[in-house]
Amino acid sequence: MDPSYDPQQIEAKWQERWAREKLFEADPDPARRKYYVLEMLPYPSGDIHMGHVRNYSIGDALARYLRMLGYNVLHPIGWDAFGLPAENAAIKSGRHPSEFTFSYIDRMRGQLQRLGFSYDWRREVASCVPEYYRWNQWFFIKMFERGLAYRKKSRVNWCAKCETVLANEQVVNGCCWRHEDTLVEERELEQWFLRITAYADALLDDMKEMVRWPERVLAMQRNWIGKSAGAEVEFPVDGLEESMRIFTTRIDTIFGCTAVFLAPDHPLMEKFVAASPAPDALRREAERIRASSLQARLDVNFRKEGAPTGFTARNPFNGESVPVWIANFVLTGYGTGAVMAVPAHDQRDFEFCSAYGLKIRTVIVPESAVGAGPNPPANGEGAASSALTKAFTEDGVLVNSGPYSGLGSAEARERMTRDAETQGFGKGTIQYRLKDWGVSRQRYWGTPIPMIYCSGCGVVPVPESDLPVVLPRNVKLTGQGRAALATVPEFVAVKCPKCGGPAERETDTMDTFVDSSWYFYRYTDPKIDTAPINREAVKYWFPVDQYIGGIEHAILHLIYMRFFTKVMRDLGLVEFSEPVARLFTQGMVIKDGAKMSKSKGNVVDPVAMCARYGADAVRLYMLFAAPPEKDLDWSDAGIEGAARFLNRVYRLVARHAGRLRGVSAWQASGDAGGSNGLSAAERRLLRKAHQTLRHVTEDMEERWHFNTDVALTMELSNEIGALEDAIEAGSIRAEVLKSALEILVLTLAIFVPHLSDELWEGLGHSGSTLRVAWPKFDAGLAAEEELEIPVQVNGKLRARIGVPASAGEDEIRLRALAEPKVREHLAGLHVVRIIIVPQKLVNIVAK
RNA sequence: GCCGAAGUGGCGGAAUUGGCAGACGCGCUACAUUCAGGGUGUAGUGCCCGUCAGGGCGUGGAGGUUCGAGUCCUCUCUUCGGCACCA
Repeated sequence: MDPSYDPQQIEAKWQERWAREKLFEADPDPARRKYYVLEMLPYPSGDIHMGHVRNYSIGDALARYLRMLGYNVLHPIGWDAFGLPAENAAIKSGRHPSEFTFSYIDRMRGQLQRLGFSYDWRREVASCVPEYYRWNQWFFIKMFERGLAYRKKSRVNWCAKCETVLANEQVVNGCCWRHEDTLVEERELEQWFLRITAYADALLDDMKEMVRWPERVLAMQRNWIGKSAGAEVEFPVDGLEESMRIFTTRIDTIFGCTAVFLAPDHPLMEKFVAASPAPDALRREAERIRASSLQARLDVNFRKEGAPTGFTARNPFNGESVPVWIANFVLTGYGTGAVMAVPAHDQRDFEFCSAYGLKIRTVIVPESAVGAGPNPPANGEGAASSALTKAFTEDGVLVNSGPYSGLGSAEARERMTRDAETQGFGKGTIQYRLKDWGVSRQRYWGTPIPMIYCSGCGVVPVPESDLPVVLPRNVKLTGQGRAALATVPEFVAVKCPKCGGPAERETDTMDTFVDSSWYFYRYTDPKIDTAPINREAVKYWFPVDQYIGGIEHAILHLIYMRFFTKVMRDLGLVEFSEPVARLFTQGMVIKDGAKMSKSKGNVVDPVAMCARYGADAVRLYMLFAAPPEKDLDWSDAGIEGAARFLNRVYRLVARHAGRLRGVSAWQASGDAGGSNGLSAAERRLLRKAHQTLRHVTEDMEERWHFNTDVALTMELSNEIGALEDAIEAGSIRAEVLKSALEILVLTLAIFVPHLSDELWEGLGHSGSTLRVAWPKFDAGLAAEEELEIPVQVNGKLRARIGVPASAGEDEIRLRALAEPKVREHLAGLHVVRIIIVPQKLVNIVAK
């Protein structure tokens, strides 16, 4: 072996051999256990960044470990290749987005290969080719046929920088997810929606199956879906042939309702304006409050504002007429856009009613208050209300509530909902925060929505046989005005598939999150052209056993992909409801306290790091610097340390390799434990080796604390180094040394594959470590033979005694009590109790 | 406000079921290597007192359970993430 470590040369050599031997290719084999390791596919932005490297280093360690364990491992990668950055670059430069995209893909593929990730490159998928996106169109049409894709005019989120519509999931703090400084505007547009709300309950219920997903992701999704059970109640408007439905989760408080609040753009407002004695004033008020409510969404210290409509509505439970107000905190899009105001028991209502001098009536008291002290005034108003400083929002016991007084909140909700249903003025309902997924984008670089508008036949889907609707190439991209595709007459003009008459194509494209909602199915047979997926291949490889990616997709991609799988199940394409058995979300790579980004100028280029330290060092550092789920703070000194360690390992093996090439590694002989004939130094060496192996093996199964795995390999390497004298002196035989070195190399193989393969070869083997079975640790060899047991007196450490691991309690007790330090601290006391934890510690309790 | 995660040396972090707090690495200090620098090697490195021996303190804070608590319980503070006048 070369005496010095040259990562560039070694890595190039092994990458070439891995490719030549097709080492990472996997095909279905019913005779073998399969494992599908999936990492989130990158957007081809030009260069991979450290976040990718971290993500893929984790996945690669797992994929390599499982292959060595004998699994048939599917480990693919692809490109989320449609999207705005390429289109924007194209607008600036006048070149076509595909030029950027494909050249970036080539470049980034080379970078991933430079890092030596073990992907099956035959399965590479790019979402921007017609062979892929035609199936987006196919899914869209299938959904349209089932009423899951529909078109409606609605107020949508519009980003002026993106010049397109955003899904609710893409709005962050009122701003665009890509432009954190750009407020999202509202626009009224005809848009295509996917009916994800039809699966709201399934998305919640099926979480029961997702026991190996991180709780925080499930919590975020639960939050996002926002299911709440309540009731709708009809309030007739006095003097008009109209009524309004309110939604409440607290029907038990309805006797405390002293007003009704309407969203400023509630449909009923037009009727009110028409019937109002002062229509113009009312319209102006509504408009003013609507404007303030839009502002308010972005303002933390937003003030509640409203105005009376001049109308009253009747509470069907007690027949009482209460004023109807417009209020700026009531949302049109949630519930019915109207709420009953119960100021005594809802903090928002309390603030509003206090500000405008509306009545406040207590109808719920804490259980503890029942019978204790005077009851609230019969009508609950006056004194009680003026004493209130905030709403009592908890459950309790009903008072001032007619026939329901005395009931507990929970029971009252049930009874009152039932009574409302029987009497026909209300019903129990469930509301979701989740909205249907708006997928229309007024942009060019995406999947054309396969729909045709015919003046005679209406909206007609493109026939399946005409798919794909190919994205035309000759488009002048300006980023201005309406959808770019609308400027291509030969694209727009089409014959109606139904009547043959002149018709027009839809010119919007799909949200790119559609592309990534099912790409991981496509990997199982990326070339199939008769269907989106190959059912047989999917049956073999699915579910994804392990998905790894960033937490930032918790409620975007990770909810869409679940939705798509359920649709695919209902289309008969797959037989399961959840695609991913286990999810792992890795932390971000940050530097100087901030996420790496070009604008902050704190980006560390992985390719430059590979050139300087080698891919193995970069990957090792990514795994060693922090546990994988936590954020990792990049440190230049840290990667130096990783590189130094690899150097030490290289020199360690190289120093002995020549002598060990022809030697076969020491094997435990038949007897249990098999340590017969080993010297003390040999036992010590093998113990450390097998302890390391045990730790890494157990850790890879569940815990994934790669940082501690790497630490153990460092300890093993240090231990071998420390035994150099014993090796020189011959008290460690070559066979035993070889065994320890092999364990070191094979353990490292899942983290630093190039170096490990080189060292493996140096030790006299041919071929990659990936073809070697993961070694089994020997529990007997790993067991300590002599233990150093701490002895405490009254919980304070006073001495340590060295005893054989096999020592019994009696022996340990005698040894502990004989210890001079212990006797010193026991002087003048009498021993009350001695606690002996075998193999662990002794605690002497004395007074 | 609701939900979730997390607080341990100068730094990243270890401590899997309650049992030696600080593994491993970085940084730092000293020494060595005929040593320009870098590299490499050896030793040391939680804090305080002490020349040593040794002693005391110590896992955000306050209580508690226990022979024994970073770990369990109660309260509390702080930080980060998600949702948010969602009725």
